[in-house]
Amino acid sequence: MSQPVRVRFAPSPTGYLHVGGARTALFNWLFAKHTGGKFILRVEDTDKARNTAEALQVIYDGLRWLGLDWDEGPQVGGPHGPYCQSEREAVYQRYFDRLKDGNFLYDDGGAWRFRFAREVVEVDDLICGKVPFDFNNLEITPDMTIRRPDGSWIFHFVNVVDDIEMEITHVIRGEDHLSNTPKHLQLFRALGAEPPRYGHIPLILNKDGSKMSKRDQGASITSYIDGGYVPAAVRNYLCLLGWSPKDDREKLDLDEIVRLFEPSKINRKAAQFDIEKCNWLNWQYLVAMSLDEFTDAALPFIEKAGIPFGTRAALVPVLAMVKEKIKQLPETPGWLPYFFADEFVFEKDAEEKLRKPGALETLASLREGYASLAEWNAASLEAKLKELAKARGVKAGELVHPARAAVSGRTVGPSLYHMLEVLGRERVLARMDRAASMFAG
RNA sequence: GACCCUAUCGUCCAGCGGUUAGGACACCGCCCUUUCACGGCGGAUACACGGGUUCGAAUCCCGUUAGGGUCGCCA
Repeated sequence: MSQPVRVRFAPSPTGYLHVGGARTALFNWLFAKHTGGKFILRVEDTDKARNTAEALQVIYDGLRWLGLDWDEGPQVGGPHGPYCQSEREAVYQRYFDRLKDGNFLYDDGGAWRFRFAREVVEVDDLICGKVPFDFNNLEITPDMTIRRPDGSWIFHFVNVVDDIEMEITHVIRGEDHLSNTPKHLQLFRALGAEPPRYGHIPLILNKDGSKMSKRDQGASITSYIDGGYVPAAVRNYLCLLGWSPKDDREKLDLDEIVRLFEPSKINRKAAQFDIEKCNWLNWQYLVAMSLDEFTDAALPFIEKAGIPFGTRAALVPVLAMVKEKIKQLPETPGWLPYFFADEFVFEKDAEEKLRKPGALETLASLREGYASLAEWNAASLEAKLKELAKARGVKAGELVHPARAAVSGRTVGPSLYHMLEVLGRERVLARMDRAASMFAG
């Protein structure tokens, strides 16, 4: 194993990138980075009917979003191209002829089948260990078709040929391929090629243990992109599904993961996918962002919601207040409307706060106190409110609640004093006046 | 059905012959607090079952059960 590591991710363009596939790609990528090897992307698009350019784009977008750049493959080229199987007809024909000349193939109604050696083949797996497969029973393991009557190629054959041609040294793939591996080993031997080392990683299941399919929550990488997840967070979460640094750390820098990653340390049991924990990690990344980074990340959602924030300079101070409340980026615009529009609907709970006996009276006294405040900032606003509360012999909350309701139409929000500071005296007093007349009588 | 993989809190991850079985998410209390969050403190919950091996098993072996995978002219 002195030769440089060459690993590959070989997806079929089906129109979406499954988290399981993404994790497979990630583990391959990590292994390449860890060993200083190469990560190759190969598109297995032999099924012409199903493959479209859009479906392929989803894979490229998903991998790039996760930061999994490929050293060789479509769009970047490389010495072993082309990297789409649909363009490698001549290569397959050459290998096919070799098998045919070696008497490994026979015609079965127009399809070509590969004749298995009838013996025990042992897979020596990086993750699962040595696993023997018995080919002696023809019923259980019938010979394998490698070419259809229409001349198109079957997965097993092109997969092996390309692994040979692309000089792949390690194949890290889903456990669903474990049973295919002895068949592939037979093909390697028939072609006189040294097989790569294999490592089969367990599948990802739903939280309840059922098989994860296309429509299940969190199954598609596109859903994370659209949902405003932090790519590094999703990547981090995926790393933790079946692998760990063997201590209790969970939020890990990519460099650290690259340094520690070992395929042999991957768990052998299937992991169940927990979107809640993924969300928590994502939030950890959100918390760690600078205000500027957070603004960049949240902006698309704010714009999409049509919040008339004006300039970035006006937006940033508001986000500074609200950032700590936000667990998911798409929630962001929900915290903003009343900062940028005087017209807003009062929530039912907020109305109740203002209808409470004495609420308008305390609000009026606060309004008066604020109207004459020398300096308009969070500290002075707080001091004034507390002074008035004390004078009236009530808890601060008695003033805070109606004030918040009057100014924002809500019962929850960021720190009241900071909110009032950002809103400015003029708007605050006007909104208090408006609430006073709205809820009078 | 046959073959293969797997089995620690609800979930993820530690543990690799001797631990009060640890951490995280979620959950439940309490505290903090102007709301909601955050934070702090505390709690409940796990070695699937049955046999071995051993002075001693979550850890090793064998069964059973359960889950998953594969048995295509899909990939």
